[in-house]
Amino acid sequence: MSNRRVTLGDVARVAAVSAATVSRSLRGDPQISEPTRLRVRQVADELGYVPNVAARGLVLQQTQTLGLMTPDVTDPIHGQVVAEFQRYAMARGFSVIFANGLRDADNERRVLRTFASHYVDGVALMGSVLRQDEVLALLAPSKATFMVSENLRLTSFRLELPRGCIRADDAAGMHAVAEHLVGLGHRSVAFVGTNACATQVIRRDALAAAAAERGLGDVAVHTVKVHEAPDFLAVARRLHDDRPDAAVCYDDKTALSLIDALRTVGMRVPDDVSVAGFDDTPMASIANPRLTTVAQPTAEMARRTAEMLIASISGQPLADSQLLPVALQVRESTRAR
Amino acid sequence: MSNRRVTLGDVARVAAVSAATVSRSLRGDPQISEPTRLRVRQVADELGYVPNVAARGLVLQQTQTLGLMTPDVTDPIHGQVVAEFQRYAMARGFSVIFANGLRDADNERRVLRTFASHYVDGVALMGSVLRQDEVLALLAPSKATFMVSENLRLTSFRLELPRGCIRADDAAGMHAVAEHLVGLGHRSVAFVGTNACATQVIRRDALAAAAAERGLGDVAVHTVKVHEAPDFLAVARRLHDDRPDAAVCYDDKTALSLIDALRTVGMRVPDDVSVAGFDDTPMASIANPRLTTVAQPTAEMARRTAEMLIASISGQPLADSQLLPVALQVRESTRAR
DNA sequence: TTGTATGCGTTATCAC
DNA sequence: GTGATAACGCATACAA
Repeated sequence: MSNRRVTLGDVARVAAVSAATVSRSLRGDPQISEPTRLRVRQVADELGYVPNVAARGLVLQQTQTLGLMTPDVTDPIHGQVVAEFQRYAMARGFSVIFANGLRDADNERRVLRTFASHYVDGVALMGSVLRQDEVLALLAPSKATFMVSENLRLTSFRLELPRGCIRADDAAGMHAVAEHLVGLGHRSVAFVGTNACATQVIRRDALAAAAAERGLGDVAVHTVKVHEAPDFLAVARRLHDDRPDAAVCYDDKTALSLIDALRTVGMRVPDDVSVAGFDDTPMASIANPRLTTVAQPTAEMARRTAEMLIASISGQPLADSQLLPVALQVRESTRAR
Repeated sequence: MSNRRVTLGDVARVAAVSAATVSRSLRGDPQISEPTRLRVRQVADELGYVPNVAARGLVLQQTQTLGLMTPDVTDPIHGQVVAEFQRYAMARGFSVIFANGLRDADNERRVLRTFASHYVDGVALMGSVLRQDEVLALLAPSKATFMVSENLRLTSFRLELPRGCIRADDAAGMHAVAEHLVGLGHRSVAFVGTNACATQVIRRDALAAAAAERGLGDVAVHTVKVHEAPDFLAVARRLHDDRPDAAVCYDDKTALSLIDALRTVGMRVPDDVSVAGFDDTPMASIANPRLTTVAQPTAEMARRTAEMLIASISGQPLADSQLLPVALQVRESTRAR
């Protein structure tokens, strides 16, 4: 067994044709006669020839590779994003270089620099703590199309041109939650969030607005610095004192953690307090109590992001920004007062 | 703003030196005089030069890129693997091309072919449904080192040489569970699993062996085909009839789903039946009831995998296979009979 | 200390 | 139909 890579040239030599012919044959160029095409394919298979996409990318000036940065794949919601994005990309012939952003500016910069140095055709940022112009500067050299989700300034760029963007209708979701709670006879509501990402702010403000609109009064905001037990216990204790009718959480993970903390503090959900989440993670429907939450079309968003990104790379005009619909899932964690 | 990529040559022209000098300056070659080095760096920065790793890989014959395939990132346990693997890889200067295997042979083949065509320096397979020799054949052309986790034949290869491998001590975990249940006075135990992956088989058999050893009698095996509610309800009903003292599940996800199904069937955990999981997912400790499970050093495994892979790529001798210790976490879902 | 020439694996242009 | 040949962007052996 040879210890060197088998290249186009090797196939050419064995098949007794030129490298150009091999290249054409393998890519199904119609100008190649059937016999040679067959023979070349045969030889290529026998030799175990695998085209080197890097070399190809070099001449074609496109890598058929996408960069994907997510805050943290550990989170199921981001896992779904990565899964669907990758699936769609692969179906379209694109590989994806993945990296966690970790909501750390320096780390995110490193990631973007990596994407740039790979000269990926496009990059999708599902959340970033970087300022838009910095992202732009970091990615500009690679001429990559890119899309941003979650950021406050929701835009997509290609060679510095603003474009469309995909987002879930967080505001509508929070309004639905508020309406649901009012229908349940709730009078006071608290918001519990974790980190201070853009989505966090959007949801919190949307809830506050919706609450005000429906006469729920001010929304007490409780923040847990890191997603850890002690923090949630502290919040649970405060809720124990404040006794709001409901605690609306930034996401399901937060809600589930809070419910656990409430349990150790002796508050029962939904008996003593209603709790609502956001995202409709798989866990939401099998938690105890099953969680009332807002279903987000996560996979759909990831798919559309990849779709728009690839379309844009192909030079097609980018569709307008899209605000995908969400749906309130009423389950056991909220109950009438 | 120019519309072309800025290359080594561009920097060279502007800095009035040769491309070779630029190359050397940027990589800190000691043979370059300080003045030129500085000037070159300066120009490179001004021009926004970003080295093209693909081109570099072409000449260096190594891409500084790793391929990572996981069954499904959507699963938190795999999400942790991806996160830690990527983190470690990036810290070592490696990019990672990620793809889901989805436990689908055709899909996994496509993934491996993709890795091969990128001529990644190494690939890590955290679970695969492919036969070892097929993986080998698919990857051979790229000469990539690779490691497999989870498979029954647990080995790592480089140019067809068997090497070390990282795994958690699943058997020890199941033995600990069995012992715990016996200590609780349990007499009968069932196993609930989902798909038929290798780990599944390992854990099931280990439980059966441990049970036999400790006089727990035969282990009834219940299988849910897909991870969906109806399947779990069916299993829950059977458990309702069989009334085993405990149901030991393949993993936490399965355990949590089962507990939910048991609840709708009217069986209480741990009052009517004990339930144990495996993995110690974040959800395990905040579920209601909190789940007794086996903690696996997931991140540690991912890190070591990346570590060994990279070491092996660097030509270093590979460490022996490692069986990482697990730890039983006793919580609320198991109770004495 | 720096420049020149060559090659990495592939595709595209232009001959034949 | 097929074959040379010149890029693509970079790094190194060898000169200077």
